[in-house]
Amino acid sequence: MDRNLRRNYQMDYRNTLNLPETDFPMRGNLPQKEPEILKSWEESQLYDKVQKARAGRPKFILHDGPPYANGDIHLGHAINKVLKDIVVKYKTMMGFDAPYVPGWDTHGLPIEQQVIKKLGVNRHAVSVLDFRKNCKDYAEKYVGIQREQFKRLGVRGDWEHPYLTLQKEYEAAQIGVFGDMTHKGYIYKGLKPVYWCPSCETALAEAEIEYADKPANAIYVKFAVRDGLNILNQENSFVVIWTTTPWTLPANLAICVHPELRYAVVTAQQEHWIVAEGMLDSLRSLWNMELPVERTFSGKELEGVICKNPLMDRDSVLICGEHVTLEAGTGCVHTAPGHGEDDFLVGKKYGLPVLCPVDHQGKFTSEAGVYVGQKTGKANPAIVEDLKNSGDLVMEETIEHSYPHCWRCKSPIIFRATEQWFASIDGFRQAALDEIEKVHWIPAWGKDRIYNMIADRGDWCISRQRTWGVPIPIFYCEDCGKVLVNNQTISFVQEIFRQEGSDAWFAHSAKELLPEGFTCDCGGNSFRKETDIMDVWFDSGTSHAGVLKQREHLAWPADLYLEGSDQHRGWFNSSLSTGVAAFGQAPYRNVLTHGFVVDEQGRKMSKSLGNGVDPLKVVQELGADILRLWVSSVDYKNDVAASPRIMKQMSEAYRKIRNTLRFLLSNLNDFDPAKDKVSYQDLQEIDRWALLKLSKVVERVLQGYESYEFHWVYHTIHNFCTVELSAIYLDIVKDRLYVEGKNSHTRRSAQTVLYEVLDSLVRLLAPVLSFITEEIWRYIPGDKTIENIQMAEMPKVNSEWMNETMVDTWDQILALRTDVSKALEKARQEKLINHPLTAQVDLYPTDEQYGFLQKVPNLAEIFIVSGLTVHKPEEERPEGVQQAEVHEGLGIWVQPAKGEKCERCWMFHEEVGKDAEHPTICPRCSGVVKSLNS
RNA sequence: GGGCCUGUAGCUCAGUUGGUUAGAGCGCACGACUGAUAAUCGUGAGGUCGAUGGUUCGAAUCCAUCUAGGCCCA
Repeated sequence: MDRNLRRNYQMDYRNTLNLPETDFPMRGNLPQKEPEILKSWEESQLYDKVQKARAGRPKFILHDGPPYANGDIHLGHAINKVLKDIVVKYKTMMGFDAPYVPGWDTHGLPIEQQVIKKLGVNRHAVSVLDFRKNCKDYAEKYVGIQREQFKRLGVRGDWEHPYLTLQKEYEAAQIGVFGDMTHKGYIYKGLKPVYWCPSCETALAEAEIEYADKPANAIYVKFAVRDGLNILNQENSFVVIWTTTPWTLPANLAICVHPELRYAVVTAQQEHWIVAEGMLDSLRSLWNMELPVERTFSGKELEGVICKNPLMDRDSVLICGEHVTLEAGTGCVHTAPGHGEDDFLVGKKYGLPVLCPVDHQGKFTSEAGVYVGQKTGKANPAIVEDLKNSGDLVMEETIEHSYPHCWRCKSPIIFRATEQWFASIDGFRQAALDEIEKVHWIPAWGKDRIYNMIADRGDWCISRQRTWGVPIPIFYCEDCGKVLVNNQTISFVQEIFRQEGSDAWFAHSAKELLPEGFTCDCGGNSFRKETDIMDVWFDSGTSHAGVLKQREHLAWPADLYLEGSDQHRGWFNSSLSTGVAAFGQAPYRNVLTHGFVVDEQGRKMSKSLGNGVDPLKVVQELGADILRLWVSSVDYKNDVAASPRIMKQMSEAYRKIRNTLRFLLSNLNDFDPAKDKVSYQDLQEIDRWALLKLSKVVERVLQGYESYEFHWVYHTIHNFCTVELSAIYLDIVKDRLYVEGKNSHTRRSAQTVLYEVLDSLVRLLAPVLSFITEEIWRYIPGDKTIENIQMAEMPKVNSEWMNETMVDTWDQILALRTDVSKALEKARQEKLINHPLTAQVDLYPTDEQYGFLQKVPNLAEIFIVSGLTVHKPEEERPEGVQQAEVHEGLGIWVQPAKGEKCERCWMFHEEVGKDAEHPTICPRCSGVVKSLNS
């Protein structure tokens, strides 16, 4: 035949096929497309629409843990918000009313520091209220920035009405919780050592400390044993301590030893000195003494021995502490609970008072006896001199060590116990522990983690000597000094805060903040306000009261808190404490935690390693759906790895999913489910198999969502797209879709499956791939009453499709397909064939295999070959038959297909050329073509 | 140093109560197609299951120690 003529025929026949067609683009172009979709959501007020659609349904409350309003979001924020979004969208699609109110933590030191940096030297020129206004502006600016960044990730929420810890109604609720706790007697005033700058006369936060090398006189001091408890019963026994801050000795109340270390009594200067055995070698050379060992004890045995403070007429008791080390000194640690963190904690355990004979200017008080009025720094030489004179000084040395300094005035700071407000954990510890048992922790070990924490934790210091926060709503009587706080004062302050916010505390006098005519029991009517503010953990820890209890459409307790695992000590802990203390119950039913983002080597992300992944960049370059797919793909209960390579992998998986969905769409452009759907009974066997596989996917994916195992969702769907759909079903069914008549039953059958698959997959994917599914939803044929997929419902497992009896048969058929495909590959390498349709396959089965093969029709269709013949077991196998790999004993013979290639369906057929009207196509195609013309 | 957790192919994950040659997908290599085409299909090569020791007839799976890493404390 003439070449041109052939081409004409070919072109003509191409037009008689039902080739796939769709406007849905193959490439996502997400960085451009996603903002358009976001805009449409915003304009149509999707959040409100969804909430309206679910009004009256059972609620599912995921309560947002507030990120700190400072800086751009990082990948940790992204993973957290996307996980929350997946949960909320899934629950919505399961029919729940699942509101999501995002929040921000807006008080605290980091913001103060940023503002101070900005104000520079003018910091002291502004009033407290001006300063707070600056802080507020700063926080709100970052709330705005982060809000846009979170929205860009596709997170659906009430972004117009977030909760901020600086909001008036929030602060008022917080005051209420504080009032409840006060009322129950959980709030008390105590002493606690803090960093203190004597020259600035202020407390400093950890972040305000700078370390610098500073020379110090380190001294070894003997403490005479007064009561040896029958252990140290010799006269002239001494415990020797070491300290670099002699001025803290007047405040010494104890000597701490490690319970498990060995301590030695050694002979020195006709006396008996006690030091750690492990320090003896270095002390011998340092002191230039022999120090022969008389006896040894464990630290534990020494517990309770009483010594005398060499400077004061006061006891110093031997206690045990795990913090004692042998890095320096004698292993016997001078302990002054008023001047050190460790000292304070260990002292607390032994019930020691928090003695602090130093005032706010760094001068000794009368409690320091003869040293009264001296500045701590200046007192050092005097103290050393006194010890020398009394013979209690073993040795003096000058060392260089790293010492904390004030960031502002650069002078060395001191540790000084000051009055602080505490929440007594003991008051409700058991109740909190009981509540922990009732909460469902995911993963389960979260329970052990928070349980141990609560069981071991000390009281909660809620005082901060700062400006940017919620004031502690307490008054003092100017006359008798009494602390004033009760239901009456709390409600009054609460109401003022509700109107004016916590600025009111600084804007008004004490008198204005108290009810008209308020008087103290002593008759006094002049009052002073507390100046401390609350720890920011108290702010965010009361969000359940400030948000869940305040907003009508929410509920208390929350169904779910979902944060990084660091929040066991943070927000989960503070929320539990305030919840139990104020309301007697945990504010959450379920707590889900995720791990941290690390690089491919499992190392944490850091600037110095340069291994950080910026979510904003990922979104800009690849799209939010890629980031979301990544979040869904990993097992977030562990730490999760992120890298450019991993993101690229997600892009490729995304493409596969997108193309599969696009292919489904493109073959449904003439399909109207209302008219064209074929009933299950009338489907072909392979169609039913596809629906069985789909049901299994639906089942597995729903299980994944339900148990918060989102990586099941990703892996199940991705595998389904690549294997069952792309490589098997879609490949096989193309012939029917393209070649058969548009309205033919067999084509409509395949389309029915395609439609069901598409419909289910789009719904299943919607919580994860929010953008693409929204886009596709608009392309799916059929009348849709639901405008956005996010308001649609999840598919249900169709029991009719769950035809388990097919499983074994089809596993075998597919294994056979693999065998045939391997044989085809070999023939292809031998240049016998190329495309499978150019092949004819002959099978030479065993008896058993023959029985099975006879039952399967359409094997040629399933293998996508032009001809397939199953021979009887007894038939002789021709030369060139290959042995199947999986099916032992099966012979597979691949030959070039007989006949000629049909120009329309590309299958080889011996009848091609016999029809005079259509000499280049096969009988099947000519039948279809003829029916088109008629 | 303490509490909690993790380590299976280059990557992301499966591996049911310990039981035959440890699986999947991606990526990679090679090939096919050009009617899913900046797509699609096929074949193939990749793992001392973090290390060591133990329990057991048998261990990726149980126990101990070590090691690498993560979160929170100290």
